[in-house]
Amino acid sequence: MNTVNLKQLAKELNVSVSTVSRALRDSWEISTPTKQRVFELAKKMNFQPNPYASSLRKHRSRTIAVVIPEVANNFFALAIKGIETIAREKGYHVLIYLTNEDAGEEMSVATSLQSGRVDGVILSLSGHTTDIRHLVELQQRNIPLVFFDRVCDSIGAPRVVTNDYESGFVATEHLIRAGCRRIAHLAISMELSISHKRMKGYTDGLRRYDQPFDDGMVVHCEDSDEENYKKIRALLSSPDRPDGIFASVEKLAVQVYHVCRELGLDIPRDVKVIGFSNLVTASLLNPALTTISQPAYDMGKEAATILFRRLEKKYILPPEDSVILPAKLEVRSSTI
Amino acid sequence: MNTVNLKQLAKELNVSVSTVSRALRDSWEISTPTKQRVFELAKKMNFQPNPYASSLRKHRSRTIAVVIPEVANNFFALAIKGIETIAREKGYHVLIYLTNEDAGEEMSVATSLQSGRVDGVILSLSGHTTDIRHLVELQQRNIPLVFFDRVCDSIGAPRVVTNDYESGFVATEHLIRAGCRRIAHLAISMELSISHKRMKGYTDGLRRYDQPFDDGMVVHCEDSDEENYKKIRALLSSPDRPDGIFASVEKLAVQVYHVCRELGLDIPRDVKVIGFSNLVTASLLNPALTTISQPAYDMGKEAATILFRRLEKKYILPPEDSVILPAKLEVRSSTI
DNA sequence: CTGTTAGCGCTTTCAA
DNA sequence: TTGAAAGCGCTAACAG
Repeated sequence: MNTVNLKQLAKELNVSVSTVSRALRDSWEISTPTKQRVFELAKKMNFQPNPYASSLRKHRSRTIAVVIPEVANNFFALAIKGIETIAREKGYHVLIYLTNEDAGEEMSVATSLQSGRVDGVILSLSGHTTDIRHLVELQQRNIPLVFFDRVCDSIGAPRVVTNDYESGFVATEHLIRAGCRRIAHLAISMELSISHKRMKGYTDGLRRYDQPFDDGMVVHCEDSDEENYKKIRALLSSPDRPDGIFASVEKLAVQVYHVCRELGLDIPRDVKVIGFSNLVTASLLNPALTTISQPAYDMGKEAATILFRRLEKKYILPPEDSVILPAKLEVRSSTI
Repeated sequence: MNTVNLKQLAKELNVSVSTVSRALRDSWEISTPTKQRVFELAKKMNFQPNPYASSLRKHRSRTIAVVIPEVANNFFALAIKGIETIAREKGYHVLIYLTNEDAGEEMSVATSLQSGRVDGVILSLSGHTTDIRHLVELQQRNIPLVFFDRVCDSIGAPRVVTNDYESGFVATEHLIRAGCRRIAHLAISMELSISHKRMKGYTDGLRRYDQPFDDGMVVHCEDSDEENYKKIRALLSSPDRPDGIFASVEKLAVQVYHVCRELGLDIPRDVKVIGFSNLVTASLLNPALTTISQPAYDMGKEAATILFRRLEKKYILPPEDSVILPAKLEVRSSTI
């Protein structure tokens, strides 16, 4: 354990502990020569202040928590990268917690975070969160919360999102214009607002172009990749299979790709596909797969920036405000 | 900030602070009825002990640091997931630091970690680390270090690695048996031991099958994706282009795939490819791309397990020991 | 400009 | 079985 502390530096220099403390924080109350001496010795002894003592005293840990459903997913991985970048810039540390799409785990993480371990939290909801009391509690304990992507509209906290409704609309429009007449929508947990919005964009898109809405064309997917695969396979094996597919998240877009391969369906000749995704994954897929790319990295940066502004009390964004970073429609083939 | 503390509980219950503290830790010194009362009130008031006070007092933070070159990379993302899973099980918290393949950033992270902020560190070296004094310092300050994947052999710390040499050999063998006679090797930073080992597997594989070693067939790649792309493109555009490619990391395997697409080369007809990768990414790629899959998730779990054993002083694995989790050769096409 | 002092909230002797 | 008291290392009044 680290054993160099202020007391030792002070003794060595024949000054008081507080003088050393102040000097190291470059306080204006300390004379330049004293500062010099302190800095030198501190460097020589490789002094690293004990962050926990400081946190205890100041009630600030310069640490934030990032709570996400999963990390083996390019979207969230890039978001973390954005968050970490800003955190480093601002001198903050980042704790990471994975909820594995489990509302219970999310709740226990949030509860433990009430301890004051972190100054703020950046969170993307699990697909099964219905009860948000644990998040309200956090806010009540004065721990600022910022949502990104999978946000919660019924709680006063800043949100960083994509233009989900518009993207859903555009995706649907795109398929219709490409000639599709039976467009399927692959949805995830309807507990999530992003699902609702993307779905609304889909139904409104159909209506706008006078396309009939067919219940059978909406597939509600779950957590199990195997189950989802089966559902998508069934959809595409059916005699009246869709000629267009709108996958509302990356994972499902990838599965569509696999199912088509298995069934020998050509994208986009047999079925046109458009899915939420991001550049990294999209670039690995069949380039005929048109995608809606979310700016994951920038969303992470934005969420962190908003949080740190609150923490540094620069100014407080009204909690009702949300920042919308638009997703981009990326067309990779002239046939769709 | 959290304002429920031991003192308040104590006052409310008319017992001393130490009694409450002991009761909450379920000490045998406290009577059952007292414990009962304490537990009840603690739950009712939603008491969360201040972790920093505890850390300060106990010189243990129940926090570890994970230091990796990047996260937007399935290998590292899965490793984090493994680490986080074990950490949660053991009641530890996980701080994440990204070095962005920069030796300087790695050093500054390691230096700041000397503060005692964490009880231990799990690290995968940046591609440019040559000076490891900052890591030695950590060890000297009694902060256990565990390497994974990109390890350092010249420092006494446990290592969790893939069977890099054997995999390199097998990959090369595989290509030769598939009929390749001009096999290229795409290497990353030779500062890394994984690079050496995979390369050695390659050269030994060639030798074993009496294939000539050709300098021009070894491409040393760097950090810049653009530069790497150009190099690979040049390699594959040349009149005496290789008929087989061994990509030593996932990123490069993906690039090969893109270059082939651009140049209209068919995998595996025109050029056979084998690359280090993992299941998630591999499944997105051309299924003709045979891969060497590293068990990223298990490597993360293993690294965490080793670290926690040291922290809990269960027993100390001799620092020279390394755990080898073999990569699997995944053949996805009968033609290679 | 510098020193003294009183904690932050918790754990842990030591004493009862 | 419980309580009193010291102290982890740092910061911030307050006093000089």
